[in-house]
Amino acid sequence: MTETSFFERVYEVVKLIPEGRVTSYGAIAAFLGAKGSARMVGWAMNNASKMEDIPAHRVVNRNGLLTGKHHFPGTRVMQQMLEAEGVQVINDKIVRFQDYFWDPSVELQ
DNA sequence: CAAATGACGGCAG
DNA sequence: ACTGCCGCCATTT
Repeated sequence: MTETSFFERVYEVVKLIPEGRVTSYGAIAAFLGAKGSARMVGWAMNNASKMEDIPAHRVVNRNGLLTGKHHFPGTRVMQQMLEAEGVQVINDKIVRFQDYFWDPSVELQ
């Protein structure tokens, strides 16, 4: 299993997401250089789902919607985790998403 | 090599 | 504002 690829790169970025912050698949993809491969980021997260060190709950789509919550053990786990970090979530959507948005290409530079 | 999949993104209606 | 379709890139079958 040579998963040593783009996924590993995604893990690094996701693990660097500060607590109480969120980012989008496209932002991560763009930071990795694969701008447009947002789907790949999601795929990476699918693999990362079995990783404990990957706060996938901090990664949402560009709408700030918890699209990936369906992949969690419980559909409410993701929301509870975010709320526990100070991110308010209503109707599976992050409140003030853009305010919590953490852009790796900007924060990490 | 070709087709299908995927936790997306952008644009058109 | 909401819904639907196409496009992108990488991985899998």
